[in-house]
Amino acid sequence: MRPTVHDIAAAAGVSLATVDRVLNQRPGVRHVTREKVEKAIREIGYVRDVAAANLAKGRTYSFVFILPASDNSFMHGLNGEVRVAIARSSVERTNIRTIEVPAFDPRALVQILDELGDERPSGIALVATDAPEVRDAVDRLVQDGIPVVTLVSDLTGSQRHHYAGVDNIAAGRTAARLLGRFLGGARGEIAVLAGSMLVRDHRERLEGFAAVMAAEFPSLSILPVIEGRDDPEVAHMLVADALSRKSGIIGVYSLGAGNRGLIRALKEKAVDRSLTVIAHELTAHTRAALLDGTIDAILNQDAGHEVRSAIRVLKAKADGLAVIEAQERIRLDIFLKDNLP
Amino acid sequence: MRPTVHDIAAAAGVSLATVDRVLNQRPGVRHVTREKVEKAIREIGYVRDVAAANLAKGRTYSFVFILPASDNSFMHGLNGEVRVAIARSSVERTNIRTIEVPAFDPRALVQILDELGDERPSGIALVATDAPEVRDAVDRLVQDGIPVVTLVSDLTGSQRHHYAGVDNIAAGRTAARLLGRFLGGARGEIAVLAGSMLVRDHRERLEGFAAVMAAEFPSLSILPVIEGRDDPEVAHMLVADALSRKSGIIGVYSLGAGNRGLIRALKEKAVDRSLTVIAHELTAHTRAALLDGTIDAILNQDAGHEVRSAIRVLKAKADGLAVIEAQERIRLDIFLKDNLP
DNA sequence: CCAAATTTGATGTACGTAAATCAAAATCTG
DNA sequence: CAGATTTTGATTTACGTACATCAAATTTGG
Repeated sequence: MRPTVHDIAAAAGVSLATVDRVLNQRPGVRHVTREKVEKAIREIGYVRDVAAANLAKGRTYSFVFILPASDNSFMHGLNGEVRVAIARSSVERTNIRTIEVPAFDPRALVQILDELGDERPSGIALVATDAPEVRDAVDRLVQDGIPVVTLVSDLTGSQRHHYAGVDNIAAGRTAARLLGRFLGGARGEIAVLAGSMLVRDHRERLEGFAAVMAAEFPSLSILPVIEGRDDPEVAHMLVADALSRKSGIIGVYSLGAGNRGLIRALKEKAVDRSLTVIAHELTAHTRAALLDGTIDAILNQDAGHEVRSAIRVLKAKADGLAVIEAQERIRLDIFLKDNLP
Repeated sequence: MRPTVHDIAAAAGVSLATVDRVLNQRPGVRHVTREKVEKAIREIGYVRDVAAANLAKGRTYSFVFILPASDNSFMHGLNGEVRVAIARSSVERTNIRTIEVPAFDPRALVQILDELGDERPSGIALVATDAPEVRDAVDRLVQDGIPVVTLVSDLTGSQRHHYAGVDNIAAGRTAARLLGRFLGGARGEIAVLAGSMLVRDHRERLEGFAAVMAAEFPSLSILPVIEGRDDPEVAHMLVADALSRKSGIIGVYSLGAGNRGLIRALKEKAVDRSLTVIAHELTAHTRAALLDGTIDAILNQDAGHEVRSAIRVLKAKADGLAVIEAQERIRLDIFLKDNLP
């Protein structure tokens, strides 16, 4: 049987009330007594029954998800997953709400974060814009004792408790190796389509991609990055243009969102050429393109996993519990046409 | 605020005792009254507070994991993950125990299952040996109302509630495409190393592999399957022999466990040749081989995820709750040297 | 050493559900 | 319609923890 507060009291030779004072850091306990109780807790291996505690407290966790107001497929999906979590939230004693902030706008983000500092929710998850003032705002929250996790995009050097997202450098490296191996030693040029180099995940993916390309596939040269702003129209125009001008292109790496334009350009311009294409984010469009052979591989992060992981971690932090690291690691999914979910 | 049993009572105009009788399917409630209560439950959207219920019941889930007594790295890892879960089990109100059965021995497995039928644990997870008598034994348990999930290896046509493992046909197909693309149109022979064709996962992987190879990479021919019995020594001997005899081998697919022998053979015999190698299961050995270039890609199923998923599903089934399908899908991990965890 | 302050104990209620008991009411049987 | 039977209500205790209150014991300061 699992030890209870009564067992602590008996073991430490004190009353239940004193145990309670120690457990919940209430005042009015002499130092020696406190230590006696803490020793007993350690010795009998007591672990608070979180379910019973939450029941007694009538606690509901209030979590806030701060998401950028960009309307690409991935962010839509992420938004949807948060809504799914909200639908389930009454059952899980959580109260989740979302706040939309303009994308790539550090000041707006900082303002929201500062406001939340007063409100003191049980936890905050945010898609971080990587800027020093955002880092400072997050650090203030953490210092205030509010659990904070970054979602999808991390925050350099901040004290956030956890990052629920993939390793984007590794993602870029993986894309490079897949592309390089698929091209099997051929010589040619690689077009890279990004959303914006101002976004940290995109920068990191490119960094990893370029590193492996340079080191291991010297016969392939990377063309200057095309910034499509995650906008299908812009991407379509720029990619179509590049394909017309450069006949040496034999591969494409699309590391951002807004692949709809890319796919359209590929279908128009590359029917005659055999391009090898690696793209990020599994959506209805990229899935179809993978199946019909326009895209050769898709790298993906599972938004549902990221959201659920963020919630689990926030809960654990709010309860002062440890997280299972291996469980919370967000994996990079590699999809070929054969292993689509 | 979330509705409680009191709210049901008020809404249905009955007493708490009657609500309890309906909720916990106790006898002594007239049909019309029962329906009245059930209607109220639906209308106010009541969901039982599982935490409070378990607290009141003093319930601990007793789960049994039936694992084969084979000593390859993967099964070791699986065993370890179950032990990790056991270590955490007191905190989660679960009582998990493992039973080892001889591998590939349907009768032994059936005997254990029948014994468990009398004992009536809260749930059973088993690495299934795919045989009709095992299926029948599982179906008996399911009919008896005991939650059953298959782990790693599924059971054809059975009524098990869930399968916590990867889609092995898709895994084989993925391996074929990776190998085919990595070889980039070259012509040659592919050696396939399996554990035993008596194991369902191995058969399925081969099936998927052969299908894609035949359909999409006709320049590659698959040699007769080498059965290494998941034993490093046997595998080493057989692979070394094959490599000596067949000079046309340009690729290897190792779909079973026991890769230690394979790797040794590759290092001895293939220093001069450039083989493309795809293997299953990430272990210390395969990881090292991937990093030093002996292996080109590793397909993996995360044993920790499988075990945790099995437990979550068993719990949900024991409580009569729905599972989050997307969360419980076990993904096929593809590791290149760049995205190792 | 006494009064004041601090520490500790004893006790009760609450959270939402399960489970049991006993009495009261409704329904059925002959 | 009486009596047996079934159904329903009312009430209590319990699970493990949180939190509050009041009294008792202990320590501290002057």
